[in-house]
Amino acid sequence: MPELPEVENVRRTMAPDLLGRTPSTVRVGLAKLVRPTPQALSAGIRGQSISQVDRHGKLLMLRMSGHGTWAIHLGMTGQVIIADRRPDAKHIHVTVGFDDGGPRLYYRDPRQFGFMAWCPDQAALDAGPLANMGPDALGIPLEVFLERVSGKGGKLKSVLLDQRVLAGVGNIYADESLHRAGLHPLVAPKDLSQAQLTALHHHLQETLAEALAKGGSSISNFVDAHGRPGTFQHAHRVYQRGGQACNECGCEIERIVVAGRSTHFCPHCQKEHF
DNA sequence: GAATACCTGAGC
DNA sequence: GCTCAGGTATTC
Repeated sequence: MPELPEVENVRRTMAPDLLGRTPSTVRVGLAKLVRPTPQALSAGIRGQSISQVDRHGKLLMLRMSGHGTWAIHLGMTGQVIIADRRPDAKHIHVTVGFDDGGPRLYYRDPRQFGFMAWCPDQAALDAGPLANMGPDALGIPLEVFLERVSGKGGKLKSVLLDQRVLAGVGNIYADESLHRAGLHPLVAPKDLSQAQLTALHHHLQETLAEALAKGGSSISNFVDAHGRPGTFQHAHRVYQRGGQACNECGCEIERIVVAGRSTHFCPHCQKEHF
């Protein structure tokens, strides 16, 4: 799943079901997904309650009442499901039960690119899952955005995908916000005016907010913590629409590869500097 | 930067 | 059977 709007939807749907509850059992079926070890996570979270459920970029952070943070990254296909019964599905790698006997947390991840981490303190979080992560993309102030993006060489799309620059944007929302802003994915930020970068900031915020409101994009297997898919995929203007007509101008949407990721854009609407 | 690697599944 | 897929880390 997982770009910022999807992860934020998981956060919002899981938080009410988890706050104040105390993990009592941790079962790990695939040890490599748990850092540093399943034993460390189990010992870390059992016996203290979840006091806060936060998100930074695509990373979920469950703060424990005593100390420490239980971090969850969904990778490409990770799902957190809160349910009374084990979902009837393959690839459930972690199950956490609670001392009240209520709904359990199930972590499912077919491609195994996600992970869980036990971070005993903020330093472990900063040096581990949060290492090198820039400010969260949602609500990033314009000045901060401009400061971090303007003047950079390289390709604009690669910069948007770089979690060190800002955290949370992935392939879908990079393509969608570039189209809305009328900017070509291959242009270098240093060749853009302040007005163009300001427009990009605006459209990125708007795209993230709309996606969030529609429950995220369910392209392959994304569902929230209650198993519900999002609907923003129906509002995609370019993502995975290569060969189809642009809704704005009717031109054929192109698909190219940038930073190893498939990239979709309208050659007419997004031709700044090209 | 680009290529590759980590995995499984869907779609053609 | 092949290609592609929301992510990230590591290589040259």
